[in-house]
Amino acid sequence: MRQEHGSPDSELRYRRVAAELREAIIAGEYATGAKLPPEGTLAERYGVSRGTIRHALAVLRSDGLVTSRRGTPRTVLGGPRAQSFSELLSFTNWARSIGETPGGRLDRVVRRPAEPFEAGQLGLEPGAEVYLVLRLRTLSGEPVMVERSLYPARVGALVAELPPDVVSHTEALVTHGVLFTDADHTIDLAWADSDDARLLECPPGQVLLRERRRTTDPAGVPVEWSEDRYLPGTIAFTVHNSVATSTLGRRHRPGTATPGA
Amino acid sequence: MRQEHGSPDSELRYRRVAAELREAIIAGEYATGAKLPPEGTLAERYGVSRGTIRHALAVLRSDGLVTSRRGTPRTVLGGPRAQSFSELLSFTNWARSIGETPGGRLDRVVRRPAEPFEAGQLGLEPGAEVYLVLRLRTLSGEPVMVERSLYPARVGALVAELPPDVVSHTEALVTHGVLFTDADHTIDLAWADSDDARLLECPPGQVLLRERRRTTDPAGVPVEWSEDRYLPGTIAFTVHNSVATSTLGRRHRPGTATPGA
DNA sequence: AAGTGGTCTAGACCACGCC
DNA sequence: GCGTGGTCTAGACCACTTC
Repeated sequence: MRQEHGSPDSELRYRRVAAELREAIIAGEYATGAKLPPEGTLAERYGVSRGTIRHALAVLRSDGLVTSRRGTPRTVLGGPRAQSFSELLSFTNWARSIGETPGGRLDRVVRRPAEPFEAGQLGLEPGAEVYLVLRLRTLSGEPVMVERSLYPARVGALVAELPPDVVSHTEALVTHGVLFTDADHTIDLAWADSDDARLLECPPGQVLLRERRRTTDPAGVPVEWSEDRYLPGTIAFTVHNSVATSTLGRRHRPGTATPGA
Repeated sequence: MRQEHGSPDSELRYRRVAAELREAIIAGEYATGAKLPPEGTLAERYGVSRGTIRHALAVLRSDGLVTSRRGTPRTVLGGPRAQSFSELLSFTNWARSIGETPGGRLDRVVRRPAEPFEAGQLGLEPGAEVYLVLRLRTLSGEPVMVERSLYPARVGALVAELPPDVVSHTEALVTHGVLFTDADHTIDLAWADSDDARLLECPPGQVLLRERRRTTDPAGVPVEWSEDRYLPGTIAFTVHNSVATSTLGRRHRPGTATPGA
């Protein structure tokens, strides 16, 4: 059998299968806890190879929709169907979702050549022009996080033209056709430099919770690299994973930072 | 050519390849920003098929170690040791996967009634018996993390009977039929108490990176609740996520009804 | 023993980036 | 045009769970 790659609208088979299965699950065709048909049956039903079915099911599994364990049929998982992704990407949306009022104060925008590390993260050549945007983010007026976002010139030019009082840069970029679809996050510690100390109103050297994030569009082209530094006690990161899937979220911790148990 | 599935220790090819590539990157064989050899070349070099190479590279990609974009060679994204949530990894497996030698020193095992909070996390009634296991974890002999694991009696009894020199409690439990399939993680900061300070050989009050984790079996029954505290600079956590393919993948032109089917 | 998902192969064509 | 990674196929065997 020959595959038909040149489909009219170049629809990908595994995506099509994944979408149909997802709709079937959401439509209730497969209830929570129900068993999915075996891969072989699905392959026959959709007229594709088992490999393609597995690719599609990997997508669903990574969305947390179905289980997968050797020896047993896949089962449908209940739970939140919502996109935790937009919340995770945008500080603004996350803040709103927990009932807080997000704010931001633009500190400065710098247009300069990329350093080697930055160029690597953004997939540019060293020395290519990038925009660095430094902002203080607040919850109900209280300083919470310093955000250093680095954009390639193409995207940065859009950001630089935003009015200074725009709260959500991410939302603004989306309306300009910049898509955020994939992100890699790294979480560890950092110590406040002079910018952090000034904006967060804390002593220099104060320990901070750091999240570095590399975001790409659907084609895998980097659109943003950001380093966010949170005051301790203001936030915790949460991750859920089942076998091979993970969903990142944030959790706000109102009040004071209670030292360890 | 025939694959040899029944390898002596049932080592998985794609994991082996992923581990070797990761070591090569960490060893500096491939510097940050360097291009990886094409998949075909790697397949030949490691004596496996291209599919297996792709499987291995998918692991590295989800660990945030390498890029992947059609048309261009994969490049190395430098960075510190990171613990990925792409797979539900125990400390032991993670250490091995980055080419380090994991170690552990059992400090004490306490059998006592669960406090209210603990009972809630483990789905038990307050006062139910639990086992607290306190261990120092090391990488190549260096103190890295203090692990406080809480088990319900059923599981804890198994742990308590393990020889003190067992490195991976998780693996040991799996062989006893205890399955770990789902986990919720919370990451924030904590400060070293006297136990932490003694085991990690750091001053009390030292800031630590804290991961709290609740793990359940396939049926959703809690099997472990753990609080791990890492010395700063020894670890970073990584998460990858992406937009659900159907949510934003297809755009509707204005004026059309919501796509039902 | 039967059936399931997990791994692996050896081919092929396609879309994309770069020269 | 050429090389890259992305997709796809049609087989195969293996490990695990369940009956």
